[in-house]
Amino acid sequence: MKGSNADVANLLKSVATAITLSKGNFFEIRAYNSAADAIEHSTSEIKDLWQEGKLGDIPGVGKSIQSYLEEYFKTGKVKHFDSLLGRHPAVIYELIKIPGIGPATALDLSKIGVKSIDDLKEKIESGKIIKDGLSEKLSEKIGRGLLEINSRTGRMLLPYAFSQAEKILEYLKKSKDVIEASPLGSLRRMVVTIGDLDFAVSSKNPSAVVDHFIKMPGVKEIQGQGESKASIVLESGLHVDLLVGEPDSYGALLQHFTGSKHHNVHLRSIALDKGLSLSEYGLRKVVSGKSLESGEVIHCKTEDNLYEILGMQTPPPEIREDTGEIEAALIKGLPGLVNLKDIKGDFHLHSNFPIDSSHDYGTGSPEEIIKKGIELGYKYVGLSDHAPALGTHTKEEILKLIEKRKKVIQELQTKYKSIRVLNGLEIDIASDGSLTVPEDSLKLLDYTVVGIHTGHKGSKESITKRILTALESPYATILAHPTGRLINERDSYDADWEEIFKIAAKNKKFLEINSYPNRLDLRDDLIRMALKFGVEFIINTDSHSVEQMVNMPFGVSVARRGWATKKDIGNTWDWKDLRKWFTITKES
DNA sequence: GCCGTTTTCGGCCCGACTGTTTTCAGTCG
Repeated sequence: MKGSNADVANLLKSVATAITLSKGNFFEIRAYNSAADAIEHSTSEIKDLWQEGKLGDIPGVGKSIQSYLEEYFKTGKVKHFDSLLGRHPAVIYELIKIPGIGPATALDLSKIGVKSIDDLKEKIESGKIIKDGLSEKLSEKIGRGLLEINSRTGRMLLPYAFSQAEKILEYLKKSKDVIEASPLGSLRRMVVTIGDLDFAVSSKNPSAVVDHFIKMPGVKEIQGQGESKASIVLESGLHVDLLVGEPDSYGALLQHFTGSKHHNVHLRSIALDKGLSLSEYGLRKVVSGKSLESGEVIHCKTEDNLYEILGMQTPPPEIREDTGEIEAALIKGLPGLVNLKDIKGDFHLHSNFPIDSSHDYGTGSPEEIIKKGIELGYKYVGLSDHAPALGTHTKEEILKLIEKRKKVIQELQTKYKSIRVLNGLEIDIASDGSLTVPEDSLKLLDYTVVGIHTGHKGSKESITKRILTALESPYATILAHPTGRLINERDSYDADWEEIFKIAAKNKKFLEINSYPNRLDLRDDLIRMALKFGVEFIINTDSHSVEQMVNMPFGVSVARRGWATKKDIGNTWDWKDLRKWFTITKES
């Protein structure tokens, strides 16, 4: 899709390829590839960042690439890029999308007459490509690459990746040669979507572990296999990488494979400044710019060892994106991020209480939700069913429904004294910014979760005004899923976030960090920006079944990626502090 | 092209695996 992260990353990779083939500056090529990589793996849509004027926040995207991307988003093309790309056959930029094919191989293929990916496929299947001069082995390798792009599923949601990783971890640990095993990469950094699954293992016998790994049930293809690493593709299309190292240097291995790439590159330059060369084996002393092959290696058993030798704190994996964490760690100024165990409750929970047939109900009863809250160790839970719509009910009917529901909740509160049960509703923000529940009904509630559920494509001005108006209501408590994005489905709204954050902080309105797997909204980069305005958050699960209440860790990880600390998150507070923000609540 | 409390000029991360041109270039993470 034009303008998507994948599309922009492809464009920049093509430019890097064009410069490579024109024998351009090596570092310029690297800069384009590096920017492409950061964009491909960004947690937010690049188009959103452009609209919000935040392109420069992406590591590796400097002034030049920013202005080219401006041009790309405004006009759909970049003149400078077109002239670079035009120097080589267009098919090259298609071919480099195939794993295993880089600029050099793509150029070779174009020279022997390959016209398109389909053409390549046909020539490989018929064996014609070998007659044209390609080696048999390379032909096979490219054939495997072609199979891979067909089965490639795109990036998966974090919780799904988690469940898959668990199964693989279980299998890995069956080998007696596996001492420790950890899922790493973007999974450990808790990125909202995951491309591949990465695992590190410590072992005294790496090749035995590699052997065990490639024999995992459901392996469709072995893409690479060496002494200490291997890559496989499962029947499901899932791509899994393994890296094995000695127990003595497991810390260095964890660090290396956790990334991100930009964090690692920056870290290695910090190491070099200290006369040390950093790799997955540990740190090595460097003499006059050249590393000593047989020189002394400082093994790092843990990540803490490694970062300590570099004179810094260990940044939590979630913030290793080279967006300032290294600088902060060097001056021992990392924030103490919020933890799952700090969470004392959940305020966005849908029950099966029959209140409005125009929305989907939750599947659990209010009582089951309360019991689950107690099981999770919560001090408070808020029930927030969708409000009855004014169109389908009269004002009087709505009032009756809400009175009836209030009574049910009060009875349950009497029954379950160990947890505070709050009576809330999730309410639509109408197109004029008003809340779609009449005032006499609102007065019966303890709090509200207000959000936009229709008209996502409104203009920046109209969406901003709509949200700002809602934030002025004395009955609004929490702004639900603030950007409205659905990962892989729908982009964020275009809105003036600075203005929204300013007013949310001023009016003491919580912004939600929604833990629902395809929402994870507010996004991490906007959380970090909102914190500068003094905004406070509530992390909710938006559960539509009791089982979904365990999704809280994903919201917490988004908060951590946004550098939020415990005090920034309302539902880590004691009720006596929190209730001051629940302005509708009259009782103590 | 990116980046900066040792630099706005002058540096720029590290290693494994693959295939082949048996000492190295290409590709990848």
